[in-house]
Amino acid sequence: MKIASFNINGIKARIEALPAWLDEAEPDVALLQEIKSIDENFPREIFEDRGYNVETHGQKGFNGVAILSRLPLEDVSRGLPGDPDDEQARWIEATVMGDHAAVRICGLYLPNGNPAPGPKYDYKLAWMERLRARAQELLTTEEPVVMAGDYNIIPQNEDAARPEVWARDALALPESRAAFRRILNLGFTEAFRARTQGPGHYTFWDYQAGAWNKNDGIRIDHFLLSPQAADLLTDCQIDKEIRAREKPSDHVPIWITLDA
DNA sequence: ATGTCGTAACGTTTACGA
Repeated sequence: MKIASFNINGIKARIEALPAWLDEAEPDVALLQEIKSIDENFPREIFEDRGYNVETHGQKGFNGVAILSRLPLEDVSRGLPGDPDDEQARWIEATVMGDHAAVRICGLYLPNGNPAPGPKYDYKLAWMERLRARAQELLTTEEPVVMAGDYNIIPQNEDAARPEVWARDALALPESRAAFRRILNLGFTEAFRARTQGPGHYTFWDYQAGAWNKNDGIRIDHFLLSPQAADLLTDCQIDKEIRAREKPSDHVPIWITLDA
């Protein structure tokens, strides 16, 4: 089972690049972030015509997540539990039946949190505490769980080309990294680091200042796997070359394969 | 280089978020 995550930075703007990538990469499941669209305006037919089931959790203008899946989706749930007043569309989960395992798949768009300190940073840390609580709940099922998306977290200095630039940024502050580790320490495996070590691996390059041409990137899109999912992991790769295409997102896809 | 991009709206330009 191939599962991809891709922050597309606007479905309208990616109306050509996204289907083109999908046709080449052929993921069984694609988790999308920043669709920046209400559910009614999401162009689901483009994906349904390619054999994908489409589940969206959108809002006007900003944020928004979606799941595309060639396999049937069951028990779809929208919104991260823990704050009924939170109106930002950043979380969706569903169960996918593989050939020999059911996988609970969660797509997330974690708050950016800048400027820090401030109310946006407080919201980020509170959201991460809710994520930790949900992750702990999911572990009790003792079934394969995948939580993937744009975490807006640079886990370590080796995950940035210029870590000094990010030292006081919400993506890299010690409190942000500690909140991310707190989730990992529940027993989750970060799929990319389970298979590839060392610096120079990024999933985001800013549009500004020629960041892509200078390879001035950061690694902020992650797959976290429960122990039962980690047992099934067979590959994890970043589709870096996508960033060099016409009208790219500022993020590139990352994907895993599971023997599920 | 205050350097870019995407979205919304009292829209043809500005504000905001990233």
